[in-house]
Amino acid sequence: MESSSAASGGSTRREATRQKLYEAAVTLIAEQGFSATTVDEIAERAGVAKGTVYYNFASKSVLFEELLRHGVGLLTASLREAAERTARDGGGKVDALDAMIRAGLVFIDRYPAFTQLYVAELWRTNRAWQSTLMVVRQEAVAVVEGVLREGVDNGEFSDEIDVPLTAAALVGMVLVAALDWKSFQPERSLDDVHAALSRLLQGRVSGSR
Amino acid sequence: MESSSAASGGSTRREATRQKLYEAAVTLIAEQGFSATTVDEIAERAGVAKGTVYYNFASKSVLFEELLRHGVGLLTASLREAAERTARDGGGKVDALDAMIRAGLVFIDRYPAFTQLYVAELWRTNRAWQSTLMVVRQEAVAVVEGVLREGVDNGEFSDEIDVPLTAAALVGMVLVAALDWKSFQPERSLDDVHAALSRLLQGRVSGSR
DNA sequence: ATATTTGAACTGACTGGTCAGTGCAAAAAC
DNA sequence: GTTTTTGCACTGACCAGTCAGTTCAAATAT
Repeated sequence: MESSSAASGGSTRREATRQKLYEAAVTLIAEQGFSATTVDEIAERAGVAKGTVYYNFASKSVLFEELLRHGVGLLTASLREAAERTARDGGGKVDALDAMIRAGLVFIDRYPAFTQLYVAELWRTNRAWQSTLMVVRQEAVAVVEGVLREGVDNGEFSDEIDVPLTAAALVGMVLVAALDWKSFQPERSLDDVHAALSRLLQGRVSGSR
Repeated sequence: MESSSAASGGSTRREATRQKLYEAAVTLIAEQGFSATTVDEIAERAGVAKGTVYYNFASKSVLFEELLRHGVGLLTASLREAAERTARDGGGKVDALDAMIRAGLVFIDRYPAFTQLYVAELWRTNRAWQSTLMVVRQEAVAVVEGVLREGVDNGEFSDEIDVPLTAAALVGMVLVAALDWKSFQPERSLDDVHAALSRLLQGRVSGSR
């Protein structure tokens, strides 16, 4: 009966095949897009029969939607954890932002395919899972907005900043820089990329030397 | 006899239908993605028979590739123009960057569908038009890189900045902020969005008041 | 002027193939 | 003995690309 035996989502056999299907689907869809990816391909890459896909998920779209929720859950948890860790260590909001940039980079480093797929689908309209995406997007951006707002409240950030827009711009900065890193100069280190973005964030761009 | 009467590429009938097909394809593909968009749909929206699509373009993919080239051509021209204008007016490289941000926003404001589609396809791998995308991406980013490099050379920017990465991050910042603006708070003015991004660029985020 | 020809541009029915989703009996796992 | 997975044949919808035929404006002939 749906088990969920101990804590959350771990150890049933069913959960294991679902995981395999997520992993197969995420890379294929990132490479080719949702419509160009066939259920047969997903099943094959997961090493599973086609029937199993439909035993575990109601449809191709549902598989994809649950995949999205799954991935964004991981991301937001990681961002939140980074922000809280700096707070515990007595860092300011700038440090929190910086830690979140790093957490974002680490996430993209580990799950590049998911990130790719997320970006590709985020601004589409007229799609079945549009509402899922909206929810899931807001979850992630809200974490950044929260830190910005707290920073404005305690005087660390200018009260003239536009919180939602700045949050979106920051997310975009990290997202695009990281995807470029992975796609076009994958030999660079994470620290390197992080340093460049930190500099940009802290306005240490103008001024020579 | 082949006409092309006066100068180049403007007023033939063929050019007009191609334009109609571009316009139809760009919105449909932005909404649904390339694979989910059918040639019949494109033809119908353009008010043209399906055969006409194939009379004008070798295939669905070729139509898409030419559409990409067409759009990115407009964007780079606009960015270059903005940079040159500030140079003529005696502005520094920071002004050039700021003008390019505005030019980017104006472009996205005018062609949101194209931008959407460009972002969605840019980081895909294993696709037929992969090489076209690489070329076309480099064209756009190169304009920003050029300004950054000139700024480093003449001492306006720190020589510690990482030119390609910073360029990518800036492009990402504008892209994502603008798409968010169009998708989630379309009532805001361009000036408003521009001001927020300017502030972020110039590091006027930290420090209250 | 008027008739005729030419050919680029366009049309839309048709074809061959692909793919999401189904159904089910037998095997394996737990 | 119940849940999950397998393997595979099948269906019906959908879709990229083709092609024989039509349209019409401009060129040429009369």
